[in-house]
Amino acid sequence: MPQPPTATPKAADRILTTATELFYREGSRAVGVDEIVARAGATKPSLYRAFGSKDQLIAAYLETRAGELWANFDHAVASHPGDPRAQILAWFDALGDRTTSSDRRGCGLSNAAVEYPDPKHPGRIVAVSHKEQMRKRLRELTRSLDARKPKKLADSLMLLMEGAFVTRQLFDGTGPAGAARGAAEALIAAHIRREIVGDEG
Amino acid sequence: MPQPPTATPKAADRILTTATELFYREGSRAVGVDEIVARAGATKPSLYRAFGSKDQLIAAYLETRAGELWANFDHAVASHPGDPRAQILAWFDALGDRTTSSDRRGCGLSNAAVEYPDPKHPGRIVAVSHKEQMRKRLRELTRSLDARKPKKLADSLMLLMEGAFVTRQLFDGTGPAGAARGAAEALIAAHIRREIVGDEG
DNA sequence: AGTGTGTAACCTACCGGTACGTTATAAATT
DNA sequence: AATTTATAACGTACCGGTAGGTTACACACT
Repeated sequence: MPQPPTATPKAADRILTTATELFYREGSRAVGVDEIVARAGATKPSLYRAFGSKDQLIAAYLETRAGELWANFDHAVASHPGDPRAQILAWFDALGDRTTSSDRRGCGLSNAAVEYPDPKHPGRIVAVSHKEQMRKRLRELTRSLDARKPKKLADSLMLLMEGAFVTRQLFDGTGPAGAARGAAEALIAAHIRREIVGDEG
Repeated sequence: MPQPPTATPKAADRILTTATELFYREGSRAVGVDEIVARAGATKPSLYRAFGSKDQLIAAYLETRAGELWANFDHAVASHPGDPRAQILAWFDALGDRTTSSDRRGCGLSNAAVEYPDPKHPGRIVAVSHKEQMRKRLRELTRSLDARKPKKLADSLMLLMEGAFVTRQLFDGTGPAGAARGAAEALIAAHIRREIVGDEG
């Protein structure tokens, strides 16, 4: 959306930026709206005029995080055109890079799904839809890899990915997340060698 | 269980039972102490006399869930003595069985770690310690498997496990969690074949 | 003029936590 | 045997604080 020329850092933007950081670091359930507006240098009416409710603010926060996620994903894919194996591994490398920075708390989308079991919660809806998208895109990659069982491989990769996200919050730095890339490589190799067990779903 | 003659289901027990169910289903942050005692047919003073604080009640809840977890794990191990590969796969089978029942919301311990980033939180401390234990026990299994890189394999299996836990909450039933067992099998095969890439940590 | 924003007060509901009184039981005392 | 006392378990009623959310109004800017 092209904005009209006058562009001051608006209150709504400041609120969303602040909320995005706080929600991610502490969990959206742990952060109150008062704290958000205080740190954003804004006020509650501004928050409710712009976002309607805390739940919708959470949804907006998750959309911005999803945007960053897809930016990284697309970058990994774009950096190895025509080479799906390298694309997948580049994606796992990108995930691994984040492991090092200790202030990371896994995936905001997954965390939100844990925090809000209710299927009707706006935040959960955003989180789930993007995770479904991720599953689809991984399948595209494994299909163009000519994997014998692309769906199964894609799902396996997704497990590694989500597992890395969670273990990053359980173990600090030297946790199992470091094994994700190597495991992805091994699974890809196994699926290309055509020696996999189990059914294709 | 032979109880001492006078055996009334005590308030503390009812509270813990109720809390365990509610905390798991809705997340411990979403459930208030009032709701717990109301559903348990008890009162708040009973809760605070027995557990001291809500946070400690959460810790107690997580201990009971950890107990169930280890019971399942030990059962999987005990059912295939001397066969670490079968033990691991039996464990993944046990995890898969839970996938079917739709009221499951992954691992209560992992969920708690997501809900409480603060390292000092009693619940988080319980969760993290049991996850470290799990990592150790998986390493024992992969070592007795004679895997070339037992630590890396154990970590990879842990990623699959945690990934299955999380995706179970994101996708209903037909999600990626179903791929966990097959992926574990493939990774084990790869690590026994001695063709793995990457360093041993 | 009109849009966006801040001020300041307010609301209801619920949060975790507690002071205090009650009941039941059984040992101790008379 | 009757009464007292100690103790454990429990409930009633309430605390201060804060949660998300709302209102009415004043001040800016273009």
